[in-house]
Amino acid sequence: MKILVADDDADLRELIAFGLAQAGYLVIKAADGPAALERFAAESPDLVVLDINMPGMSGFQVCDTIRRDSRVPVLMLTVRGEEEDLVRALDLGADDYLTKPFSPRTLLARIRALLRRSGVEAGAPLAAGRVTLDVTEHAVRIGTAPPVRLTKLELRLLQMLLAHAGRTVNSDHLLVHVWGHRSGGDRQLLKQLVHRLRQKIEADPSAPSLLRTSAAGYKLLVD
Amino acid sequence: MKILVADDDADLRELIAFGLAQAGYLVIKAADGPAALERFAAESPDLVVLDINMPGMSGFQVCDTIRRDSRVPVLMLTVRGEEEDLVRALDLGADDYLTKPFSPRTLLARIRALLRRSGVEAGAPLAAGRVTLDVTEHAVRIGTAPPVRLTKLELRLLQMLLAHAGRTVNSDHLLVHVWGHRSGGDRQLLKQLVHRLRQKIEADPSAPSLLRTSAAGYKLLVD
DNA sequence: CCCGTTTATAACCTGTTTGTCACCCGCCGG
DNA sequence: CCGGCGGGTGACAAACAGGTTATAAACGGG
Repeated sequence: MKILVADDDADLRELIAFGLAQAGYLVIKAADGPAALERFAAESPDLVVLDINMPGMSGFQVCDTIRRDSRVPVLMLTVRGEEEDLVRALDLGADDYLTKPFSPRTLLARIRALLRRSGVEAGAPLAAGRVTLDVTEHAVRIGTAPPVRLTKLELRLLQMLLAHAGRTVNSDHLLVHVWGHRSGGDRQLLKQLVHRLRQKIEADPSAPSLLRTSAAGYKLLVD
Repeated sequence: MKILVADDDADLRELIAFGLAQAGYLVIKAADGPAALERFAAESPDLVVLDINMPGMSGFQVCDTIRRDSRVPVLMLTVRGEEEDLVRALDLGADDYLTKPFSPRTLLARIRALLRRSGVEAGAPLAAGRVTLDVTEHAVRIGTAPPVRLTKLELRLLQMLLAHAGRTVNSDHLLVHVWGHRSGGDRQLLKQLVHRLRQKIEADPSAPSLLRTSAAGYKLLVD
């Protein structure tokens, strides 16, 4: 389950992202409106959390633009007391709102409710085949082997592969998901990251049995 | 997946075509209404992008004519503010519309949504006769034989032939689709590529039964 | 501020893919 | 009969992509 969080306040953004990741969601972050739209197009998240106050392009505009393409649930973040903001947000097709400050617990509850309402809810798949990913611990377990700690980037890579277990994930998609920016040339980073991840999860890293190179990308074998 | 783009503005047409080609679609272009209908009949695209403002024969007429024969998804391009245009377009059976100016990204998102809605969505392997192409895996399967891996260029060549299965595809079209640039002279590349592809998919490469040479180009036999 | 960890950059090696060349053959017109 | 043309074939080199190792830069917790 992928959730896009767009907020220009880095602290708040990270707080939200952390909370959602804890809860087992795959989180995509954006610091401003254009970035949000870009990540939205690239990732097709299942839900969007959108701050109204963003420099440059407001949450309203982002919401409006998203609504032209998609019926994805949108949850807006507002400051208390801006009544007309709420009205406008809901007019533009937002599905719910939350006034700051709010507790992570509340946010989570609202998100669950939204996902349930939109019928997308389905226990976050943290496992496929012999691979079990514990997002809160940044750890992965292969079969019954003891858990291995993963770094942030390794986790994101594995999360993406796990979300598409059994299918090939295009290198460009992986690049965008793990690093966000970087359009073209940076295959080298992915190469390294895959290498490091293989060292951690493969029984024999030189003959990968789980994380396979395939066509134009990589895939996680599940059978 | 074939998409017909009809727009009299050459710049916009090429921009759209480029974006779609990048996204892996096979693009057919038309500069006016009659050409659009002609290409539509000849190519049976999976989706049509239609500009309303075209000299001679308007997008409305084209849409109307197409709708007599086909339920293919149609996306209309309008200029902002022409409210009644929209109504008319949707009346005539267009499935979605987009007001200019729009970003290539938005167009792509809409097209994906339309294809998904119409149940044609990619991911479904491209197939004709005994040939089944799995684009994400870069693999082709002939009848029940085990899948064969294809290189990037082989894949593009086969994609083009498969999209026009049974009909001859002009060498120049193949050159443009596979390599993009390159003026006429480079037949040698195509010759080689065909040769390599035959080694992979023909039972007897020296007596091709699938990928046949035919006047001015190549074709894929399906029956 | 320091130290260990994580991430980025670079270089090298390998096998694969692609571009190029030379040459073959069958066909056709002179 | 001959020579040119177009497609098919095999060989080879350049370019490329992925794997590996080493090292530098950035980060983050104490």
